[in-house]
Amino acid sequence: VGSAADVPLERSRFAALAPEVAPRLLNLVLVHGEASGRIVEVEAYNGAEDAASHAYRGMTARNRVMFGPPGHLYVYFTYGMHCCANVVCGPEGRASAVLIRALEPLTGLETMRRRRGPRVPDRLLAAGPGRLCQALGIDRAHNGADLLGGGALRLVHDGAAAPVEPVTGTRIGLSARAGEAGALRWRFAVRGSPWVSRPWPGDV
DNA sequence: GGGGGGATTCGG
DNA sequence: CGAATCCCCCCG
Repeated sequence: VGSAADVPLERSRFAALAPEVAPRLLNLVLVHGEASGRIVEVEAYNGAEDAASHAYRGMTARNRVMFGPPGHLYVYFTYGMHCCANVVCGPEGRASAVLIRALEPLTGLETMRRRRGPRVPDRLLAAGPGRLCQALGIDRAHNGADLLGGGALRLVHDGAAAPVEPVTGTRIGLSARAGEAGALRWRFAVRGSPWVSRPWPGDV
């Protein structure tokens, strides 16, 4: 094993469903080439059980990666300009996934600044699901990539444990169509992290 | 083939 | 607060 932030992860770590896996992804490190960041905020999307999930109404051309084996990346394009990245989890066929919502930049900050723009403050380099994809250079070409295969795009462990008591909240950006799923507290973050996508309501 | 809507972001 | 700007997906 090389550098500290280069320890591979077991695929079984992602075998459970998203609401259980999501908080355990906090403090892991997402790497793409020279750029990397620590995961500080995530949301769980639970497939057929979850009206807010892209997979709620079954498999489509867009969401098929979510139905595949865990440990792969589901990338989707939205609002005509942004990509968002999810870690597929759960058993094959269950379409459970965890949206990565914010990273604390760790390495390759110059690269991130070049991609994000010269006037973007560091705090906003990767604070948001679209921003972090832009900062790390993740796009639709990475849909389906295996994060545990030792490639340039990978998820690794650097010794930092997941927080024992993450802060929780309701998921961001859901429309009224999500119904009661909007009340689920399936947003998780590292308590007190200044790198989250938006301030925490009440810091609960 | 048409149209409504989007797990967002930035600027005015 | 609204525009940007595609693409996806369901329906006819």
